[in-house]
Amino acid sequence: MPRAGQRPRLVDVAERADVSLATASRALAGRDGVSAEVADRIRQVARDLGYVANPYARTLAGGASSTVGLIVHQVDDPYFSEIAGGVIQLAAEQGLLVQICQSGRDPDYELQQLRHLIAQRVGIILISGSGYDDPRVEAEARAELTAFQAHGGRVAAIGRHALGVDAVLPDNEAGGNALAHHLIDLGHRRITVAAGSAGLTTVADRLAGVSSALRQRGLPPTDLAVVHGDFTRGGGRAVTEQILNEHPETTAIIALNDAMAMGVLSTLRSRRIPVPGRMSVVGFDDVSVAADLAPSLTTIRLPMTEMGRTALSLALKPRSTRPRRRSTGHLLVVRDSTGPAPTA
Amino acid sequence: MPRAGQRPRLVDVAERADVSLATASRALAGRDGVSAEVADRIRQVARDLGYVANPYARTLAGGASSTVGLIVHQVDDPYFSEIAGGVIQLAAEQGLLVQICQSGRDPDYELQQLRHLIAQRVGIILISGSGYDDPRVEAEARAELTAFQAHGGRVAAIGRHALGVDAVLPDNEAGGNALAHHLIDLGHRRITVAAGSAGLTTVADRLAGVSSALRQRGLPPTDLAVVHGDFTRGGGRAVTEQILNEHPETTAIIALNDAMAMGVLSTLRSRRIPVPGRMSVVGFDDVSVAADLAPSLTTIRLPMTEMGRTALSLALKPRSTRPRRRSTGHLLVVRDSTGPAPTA
DNA sequence: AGCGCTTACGTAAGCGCTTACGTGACCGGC
DNA sequence: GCCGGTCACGTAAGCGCTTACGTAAGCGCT
Repeated sequence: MPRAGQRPRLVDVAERADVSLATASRALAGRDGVSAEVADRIRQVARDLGYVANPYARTLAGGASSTVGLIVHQVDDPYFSEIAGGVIQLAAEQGLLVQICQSGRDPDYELQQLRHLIAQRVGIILISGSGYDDPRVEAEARAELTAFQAHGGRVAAIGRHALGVDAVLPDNEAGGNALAHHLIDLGHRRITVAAGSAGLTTVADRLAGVSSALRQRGLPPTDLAVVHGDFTRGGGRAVTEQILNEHPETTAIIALNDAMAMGVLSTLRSRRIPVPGRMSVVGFDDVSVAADLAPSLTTIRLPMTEMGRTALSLALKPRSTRPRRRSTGHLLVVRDSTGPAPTA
Repeated sequence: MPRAGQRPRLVDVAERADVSLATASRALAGRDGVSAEVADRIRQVARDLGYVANPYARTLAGGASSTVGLIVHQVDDPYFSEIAGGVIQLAAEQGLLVQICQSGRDPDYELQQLRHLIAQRVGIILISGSGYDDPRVEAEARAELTAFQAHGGRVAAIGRHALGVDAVLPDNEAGGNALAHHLIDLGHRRITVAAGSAGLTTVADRLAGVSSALRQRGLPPTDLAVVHGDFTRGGGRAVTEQILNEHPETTAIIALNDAMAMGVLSTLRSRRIPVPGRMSVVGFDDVSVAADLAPSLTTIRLPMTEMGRTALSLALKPRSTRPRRRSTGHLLVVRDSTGPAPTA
């Protein structure tokens, strides 16, 4: 008999269906060893009572935790929030709940968050955060994750490899390559890359793609300059100042993500430097505002929502042996921020 | 003795500190009834062992759940992601974890998410989602929340009242009022409001502020037109088409949130209508990209991160009797999207 | 000295679930 | 007709905590 004003428990269902606790549990879990007839009755009663299993009890008793932990740099960065959107979508479809953490781009803090999630016994962890510049931190994270997996935890990374876990990765190199080719086609010869922090595999890969494009076109490496900042709008602004000072011959800036590109555009606008008349700008990611900027941003489109979904589905499927990788498509989207190189 | 390869349990701590389970639990919970000396020893052992309480066991045994559920429309909408950022920040400081859900602007689905969170026994629920156009859905949500609170659940709403729970609210009416005054000052007389769906208290309040500004200035209500859409960029685009067709005399558009304003700007740009030369545009919220749009957007700044933090802190503090309200500041930020009304 | 009160701790009963194991009914095969 | 093997279900032992209650020691008081 359900206690007044309390949520029904499994015993309540069992009693009303006139079976034992064990049978009720089995029936609702869809395990076999219960006749179809009895199972139906139990499910019916559960529905009537509005029974929902207590996840804390369930997890304690050995069932798998039904929550997935997601670590991102910053939720209000569109790149991460679109990925998070995908994760949350699929999680909702699967009846999972998503615990979200921000690392604020601090590798140490990210490691701490990771430990916290593991300590909290979430079942699945998705990481879409920083590289760990510090090899010590990187190694610790790796060790933590290995142990976690050894105890049945599921992990996947988004947009980064090098952690020894399943990962979904855009083809960063091809994307960088496509951007560079686009600019070279437009006649640009002095290209400067506004890169994120050097520790990110993402940065290294996108950069490699850019460099190889120059090589493929037989251009001297001196045509390319690289300035490091961080992957934020503020970073983009700072880097732009630096570029204008140190590489005044630049006619095109490749920002390695859209956030930086926005910072670049904003600084160029306040300096009254025409885009793309005097300077072309490209980004990477195609966050949804990219099309609404002025000028609208030429960039590489990444299926971010899809990436989030894929990462979760990867973590959901039991992993066989070595880490798997899933790559995603990408697409050069040409908009108004790029144009022919100014004729000298 | 901790089992090999397993996380330490409370018994492990208790044994090593040579006390009983109960004492260890009390000491770590900071409850009294433990001598300072013993408590210190226990805390020391816990630290040495890297002990972290199992949250499932703790919650099951009657401790409060340490997770807060957050319902938003869409995580990749900057308004919501900035609020979420604030919630997550404070939650992290308090050692709480945040479960995030998207309702996708569907009241029925939002109600379902709400039920799901309650069934999952989260301790705290923060709602930053839709109004419930349908009175039935609204009533059900209200009932659900009342019952939840009766069992010790904590709830707060962000940006909406009418649910019978604590709420943090910007002064929407004053904000709408300020926007309208700004435009009237610039000489605009034919103003059209691009409103969100009529069911939102936010929409009603902001709209009321606009109307009252006209009244305060002695302008006829016919100077104001209102077109309803939804609070998205796409909604802003659609509404703009409608405005250009049905209210061609309009010289200024008040979008009731920034997302719509972005849609408005984008449509005006593709129609080659100069902003602010031929049409002034204002938004509401001041999401972080608002400053980077072209033209940069005149809007009302809301402390979204702060709103998220405040909502959580409100839910954290035990509620006395009737629902509390916390209002937040707001600020008219004048940028480049507004200018003098074109002279006829 | 005897009383009651407080303090500091231990004992043990759950919280609501999962699951290893036990048991009786029923089956076919010899 | 007896035996081993399924099948369908029940019994009960936890999972790792919190907490009501019990208890022994120590205190001040009359």
